[in-house]
Amino acid sequence: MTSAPVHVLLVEDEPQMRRFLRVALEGGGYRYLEAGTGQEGLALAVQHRPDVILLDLGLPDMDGLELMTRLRAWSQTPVIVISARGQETDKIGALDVGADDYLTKPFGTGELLARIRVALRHADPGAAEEPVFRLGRWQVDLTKRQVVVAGQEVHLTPLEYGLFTTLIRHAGKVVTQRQLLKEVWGGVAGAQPLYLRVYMAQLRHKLEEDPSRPRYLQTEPGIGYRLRLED
Amino acid sequence: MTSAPVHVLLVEDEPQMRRFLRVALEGGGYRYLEAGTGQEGLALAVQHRPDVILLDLGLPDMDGLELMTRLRAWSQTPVIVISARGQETDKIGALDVGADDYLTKPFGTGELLARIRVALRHADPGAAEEPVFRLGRWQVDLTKRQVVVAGQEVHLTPLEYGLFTTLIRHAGKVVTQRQLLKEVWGGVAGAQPLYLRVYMAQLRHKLEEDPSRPRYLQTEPGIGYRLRLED
DNA sequence: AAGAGGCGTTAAGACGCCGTTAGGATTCAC
DNA sequence: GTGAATCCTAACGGCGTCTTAACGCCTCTT
Repeated sequence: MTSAPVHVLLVEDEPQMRRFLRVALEGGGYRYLEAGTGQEGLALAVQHRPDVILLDLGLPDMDGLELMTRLRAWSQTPVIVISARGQETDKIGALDVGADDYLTKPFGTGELLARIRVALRHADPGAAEEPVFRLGRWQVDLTKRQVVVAGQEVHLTPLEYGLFTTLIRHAGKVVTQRQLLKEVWGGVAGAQPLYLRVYMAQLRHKLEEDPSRPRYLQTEPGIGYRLRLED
Repeated sequence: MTSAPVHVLLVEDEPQMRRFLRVALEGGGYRYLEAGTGQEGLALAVQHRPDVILLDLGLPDMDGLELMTRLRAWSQTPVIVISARGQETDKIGALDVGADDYLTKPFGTGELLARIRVALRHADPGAAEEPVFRLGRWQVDLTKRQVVVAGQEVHLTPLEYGLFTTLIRHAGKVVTQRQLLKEVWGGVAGAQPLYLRVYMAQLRHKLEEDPSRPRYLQTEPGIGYRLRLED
């Protein structure tokens, strides 16, 4: 059983702390990403879908709690807060807006790594499912980022793939247009429902047998789209 | 929406600490159980299936880590360790044998309650079944936005679905016309009682066995409509 | 018994949303 | 600097959905 590398995103502005954690995390066998601002952190979370996020509350451009709220609007990725502020009200506030753990500086790398393991264990039920999604002639390997249709590999652009996997993650359920735009485009300002129509059309052409009569990629008029499961 | 009371099991030998936590937990709205030894703790966990377990590592009859191991052999109940030992190796050991959090004494009640809420949040996705509404031949999955009649999926337009789910939300009770127009049409100016007649007719055609003699979607003349529950 | 008001039914027109296509802008690699 | 891939944007035709009107039935009133 080989598992895909685990990605950790660090959102922290102090260079000293970043260096310290980079060493600790890479030493622990994790792939490492870093952001110095809240904006950058949100962008990287959208692009790379890390498995865990380490978040310093004291950011230059955005309140940590606001970042938590905006992240939780579309993502359930575990967040471990790292803060110099040890006040109880800070902890309660962060935990109640969706943080999964709260670590007060200074802390040891061993404890941090142990708490990351706990966070991954919690997220596991979602990830422990087969990393391969099968439906009809489709076969999607979410770790390899590979899509196979009727035995033939099909190339998807980043946005197409993002749209597709978002529907897969909510398989069977209707996903509203607003939610799709949020999860795929990451809350970018100019995101319009028009984008969805264009990329859904492209997806159907690449994946559906009869693109004009989609079997799985269905429209819910006025609401959004759904990946239909049963036949 | 009323939810079942949440049970918390405390495994702790110091009477003083027990008194302190009893007040904190009952004040927080939790049902409270306590055990003074590891043996008793395991027994109570089996009998009462608490939703969260608070575990002091320093027990008289059993090492805390051993208790963790024996508990995890059959139960995934969230465990928050409470300990006077703040050594990093203690924390790592406890977290790695299955604890979900580690709190070092002394701590505030607010933080404890917040961390209990986090633990409950983690346990939730597994326990949260899909909210499916069943009545006669009907089966409505409110998360999937899917309506099934006699095993056959039926497509509803946004207004039809809105009207139907509004009646479901007030199942059994009469919903006035004014209230329906408000909840479904969202305070649009031109909303008329005529709309209700049209869409109720469409709903009955799509859902009722004999649309001219509705069994569930009943009219309350002069008042509004009601979704009848009993047969 | 006749009238009035409320309700169910149907159909047709208006409207908005969706699918589709294509061209230009942008980014990235070489 | 050039090329390819990808993304954004606009335009248009078609179709589903919503709105609206007309008519018949029923019930209650007087």
